Amino acid sequence: MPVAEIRIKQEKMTKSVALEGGYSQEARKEVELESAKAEMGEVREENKRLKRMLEQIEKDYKSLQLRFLDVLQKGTSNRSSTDSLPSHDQNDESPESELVSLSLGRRSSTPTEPKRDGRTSNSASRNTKEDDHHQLKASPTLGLDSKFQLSTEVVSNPSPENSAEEGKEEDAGEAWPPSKIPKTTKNGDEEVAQASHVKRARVSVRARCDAPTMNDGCQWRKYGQKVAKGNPCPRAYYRCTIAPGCPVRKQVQRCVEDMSILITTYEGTHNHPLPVSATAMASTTSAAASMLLSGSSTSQPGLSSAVTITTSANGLNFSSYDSTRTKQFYLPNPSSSSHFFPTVTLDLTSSPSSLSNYFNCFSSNFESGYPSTNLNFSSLESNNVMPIIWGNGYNSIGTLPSNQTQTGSTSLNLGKESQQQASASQQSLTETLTKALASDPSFQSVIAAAISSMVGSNAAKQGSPSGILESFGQNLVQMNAQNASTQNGKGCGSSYFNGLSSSSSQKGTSPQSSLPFSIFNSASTLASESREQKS
DNA sequence: CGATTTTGACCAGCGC
DNA sequence: GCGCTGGTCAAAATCG
Repeated sequence: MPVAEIRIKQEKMTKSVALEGGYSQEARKEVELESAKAEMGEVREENKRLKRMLEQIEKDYKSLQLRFLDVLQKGTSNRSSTDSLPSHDQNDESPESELVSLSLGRRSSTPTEPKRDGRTSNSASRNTKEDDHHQLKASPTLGLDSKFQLSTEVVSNPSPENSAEEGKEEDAGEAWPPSKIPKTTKNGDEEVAQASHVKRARVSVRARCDAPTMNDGCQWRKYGQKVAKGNPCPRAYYRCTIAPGCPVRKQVQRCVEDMSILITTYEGTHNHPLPVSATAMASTTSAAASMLLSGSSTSQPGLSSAVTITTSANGLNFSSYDSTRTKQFYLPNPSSSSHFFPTVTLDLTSSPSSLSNYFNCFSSNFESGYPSTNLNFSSLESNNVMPIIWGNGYNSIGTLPSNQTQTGSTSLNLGKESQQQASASQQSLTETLTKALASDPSFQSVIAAAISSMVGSNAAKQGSPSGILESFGQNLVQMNAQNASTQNGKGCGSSYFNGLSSSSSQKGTSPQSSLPFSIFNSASTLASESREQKS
């Protein structure tokens, strides 16, 4: 074969290869185009589905709201009968739950602290004096107190000791350790003793934090440290020093499974005005506790009713899940003495982007016989947008009828049928949201805005909150983490809450006023953002 | 010098 | 009754 022929053949071959390559590129583009069109179609369908879902949720919500109002009206007339319904919960707490579940950590009715009364040391005299002076005259005005006072006003309170002896309660609040509860019985007040065994909410906040403690705006003084069993990290004990007689205490401990996570457990009620920066945490914890307590009263033992609030870049997500999906986590108070205290966990640790960790960050203390409500404020750490914190949106929690058996979700305390519907729809919503979040984070803001605006608008229409979602909606606020500055240069997690202070200081005139945070602002913002994203 | 932290001792509850 | 554990006290040390 001549060389020229060979070269010609080679040129032809290269040309054909080039042509084939060109064809393949075009074909690839077409395929991509088609796939993109298909994806767009899917997305459109997804959007339609989401719209339909939102409409459905809205309808459900309205119907549930109506139903709740109906139940509420019935409940007010038949409160005694509804309270005595043995439909749920532990037997030993049903009568008193009304009393105690309305206060976060406040000693419901233990008038004194026998230990300190019994002690003749200077500490005893010091404490009693301080308590008498400060706590009797102090009128809880902020944070935890404000809300629970409202709650206690709403709910019938058969025990005069709880309502009338507020000062004593404050005094008793000094003695939050359960180990001292039985001492109360020595005083002969069995009712008090019973009430002291009733569930008393603790609010545990989990947050990634390198500093030794979270800065929540309050002033704390460390009064002890102990190495708890099961966790090599020592547990530190702090008490509030803003007011000398403030009974609020907190325990700080690192998570045994992740040392970067700081578990702060709050218990007690401030009996003094709080700094604005501290009202955020107080409101958050109280709201969480309210949700826990309201939810626990409608939960069956052994079933974890959990509400997850997840925030990320722009979004707020509600979801619920049952205990089968939760994973046991180390709790800061695993001792037997804490069996009487439901704990609500606010989880600020996990990232929604990593769903593998998503459900691992919840705790359940059902071994103690109490449900654990978990609030996930997880946010991407790189995000500047703050998690959402709600204020005192739980004023009406105590008014919720407690005669429902609820197994799946604490988010709506309504009738059985409605609950089932709500649970089903919410479960599907949860799954959809989860999928959407996992697949496309941009959905977060869209869904969150839609839900938030929906909840907020409904809450605006109705004067009275009718459920957790609405309660959330009333007081959710979005904050910017960058506005938050850590106080004292130490402590972390404060950014979560200090940011709120800026918001509150802008709007709030009085620290006592119910925190002026509203979802409406955030929701509208989110909605507008979502609209922009959609466009 | 006052406030705060550290740290060992103490107390009470619980289980065996 | 004893040991274990969680929670608190209070004197000493440290800090600002």
